[in-house]
Amino acid sequence: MKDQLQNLLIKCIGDLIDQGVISEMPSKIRLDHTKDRSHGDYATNVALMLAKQANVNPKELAQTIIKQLGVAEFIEKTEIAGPGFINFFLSSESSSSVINEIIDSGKGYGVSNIGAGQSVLLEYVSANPTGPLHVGHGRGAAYGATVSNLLRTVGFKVDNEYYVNDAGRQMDILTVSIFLRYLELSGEKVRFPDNGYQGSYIKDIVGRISERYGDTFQIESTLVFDGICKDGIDGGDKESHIDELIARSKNLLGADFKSIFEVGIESILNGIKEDLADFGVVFEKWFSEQSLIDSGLAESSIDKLQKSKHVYTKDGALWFRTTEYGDEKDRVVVRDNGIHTYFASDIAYHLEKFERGYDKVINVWGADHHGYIARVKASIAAFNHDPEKLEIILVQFANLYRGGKKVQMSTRSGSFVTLEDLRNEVGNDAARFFYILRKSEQHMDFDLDLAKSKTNENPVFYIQYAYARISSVFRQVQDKGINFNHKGADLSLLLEESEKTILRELNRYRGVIETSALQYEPHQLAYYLRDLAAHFHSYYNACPFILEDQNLTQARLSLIYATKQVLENGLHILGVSAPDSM
RNA sequence: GCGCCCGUAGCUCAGCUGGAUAGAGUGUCGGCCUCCGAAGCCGAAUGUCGUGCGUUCAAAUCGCAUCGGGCGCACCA
Repeated sequence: MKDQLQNLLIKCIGDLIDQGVISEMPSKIRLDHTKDRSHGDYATNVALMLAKQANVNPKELAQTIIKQLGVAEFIEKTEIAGPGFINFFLSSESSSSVINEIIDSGKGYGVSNIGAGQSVLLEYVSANPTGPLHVGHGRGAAYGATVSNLLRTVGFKVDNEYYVNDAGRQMDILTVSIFLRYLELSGEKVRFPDNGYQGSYIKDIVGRISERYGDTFQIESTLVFDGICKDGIDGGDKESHIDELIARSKNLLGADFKSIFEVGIESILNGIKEDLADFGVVFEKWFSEQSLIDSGLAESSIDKLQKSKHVYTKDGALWFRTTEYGDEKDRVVVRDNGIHTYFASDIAYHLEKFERGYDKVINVWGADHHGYIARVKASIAAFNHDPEKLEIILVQFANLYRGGKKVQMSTRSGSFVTLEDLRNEVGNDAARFFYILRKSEQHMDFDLDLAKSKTNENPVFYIQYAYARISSVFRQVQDKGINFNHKGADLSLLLEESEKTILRELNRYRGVIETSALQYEPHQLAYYLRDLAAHFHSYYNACPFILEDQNLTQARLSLIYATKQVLENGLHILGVSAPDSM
């Protein structure tokens, strides 16, 4: 409907240009759903925009435009309002026709082909596999999964990808942490390093190792600790301490070091996968950082940079001239000790991503990574790819509050609330919904006490309740033996204010899906559903649906059936269930 | 010091590709179940849209400045 009106408007302005009333097409014609129903269904500001170049006052121009527009069967009337807006009132027939469209399309209502099958690589979460996901990761997971659903709904082909940082020093630290706990649990005296991973999940991993390998790795702990420099708390340097422990452990364990590591990473990764799957977040691809090194891609991409003279040596390290592409300083790719930096892997990873030939590459990152954008884009540009094609969405942190106090989270110290805990406390639906309710740039305060103790206040229940209520009405319909069929319904009987309001909302749905998807803003959909539910609840209290008057009954049932369908489709995109009863 | 994000009702936040009287939830106060689910509805009160200047017919929305909060500025990942 909006498209028709928009086309009509564009044609009209074209005509006026031909007539010399105005000189050029405005860059953007705005035709919006009105906020206030007294302003009609749609409003445009073209007259205001063009008044200057036409050199007449806006209201006069609006008059001219309306005259030129002529009559269309779907418009009941037009009005000039305020400083020169043109308001369009749709005929009741055209606005209620959405009911049949919705019911006939069912679960497919809202699906479109705006994306035209373009392929999208969407990377998100990508939390380091050093422990279970915590509530901070949950936000990225819920956000990414919902954006993915939205993009698919509007016709993009989306691959969800998780980048697994399974290489580098942190993996060594993880392995040593497991090893030391293993020794400890087999009775050895261990002074656990400050910098080790202290979470209880490490002990679970030790359990698996014992199952698989028994006590084959057991050695006297003095062999591990003798001669190692002091830890941080003991007045030494915690970084050197753990590095020496890593070197010693590798030495003592030989190939067994890798065995321990493999059990650890597998266990953690499986945990993460299950956790996400339970949360309704499914990744098609798990991309391993180690695979970049094993395949030689990390090495070869640096070679390429060397050939194209984008790198140079300084202070024994290899530097990438990212400043050539607008970064504030050059970045080290290979350290003076010959070890690749994390950035080196990322260069290879993004090169690899681009070479897979996606139309769009999107990264969802935590806000703490924003300083990283320039260098990654630089690396893309250095390989002669278009850095603009990489879209980076920064998701701000979720701060946790408990008892009115901010909860400090650290994987290392083990002092965090896991995503699993949260899901168990508040349920998947509430968690999914709550996470995307704030736009990604907004810092989020996640009040655990509120989420746990007052779950009924969560807006997700309000929406689900609307859905359940409608389901309940249709159970009644069935019990009473009423034969509901929207096809025969006389929708012109829907004359109540609350009915017109719901019709307006239903007409908005497709537009909401479109903007939510294209702007990567799931919260817009969440707010829409909240509004739709509110209008339904209001209607529910104002009007009975099952009445003596069969025609009115059919019309009203059609309206709420369509509402139910839109609620269902919208909730589905958000990854939230739509229960028939609660 | 530099960069990014945020500053809107008591609290948590929408609105921000400029548009018509600034909106929700929650909290406070007062009503509504012999009637399709009261996890609901109806009504009331509440605002220097951080501040200042500018652009514009029109600014919460755009620009500049400034104040406040968060985060980032590694040969860590």
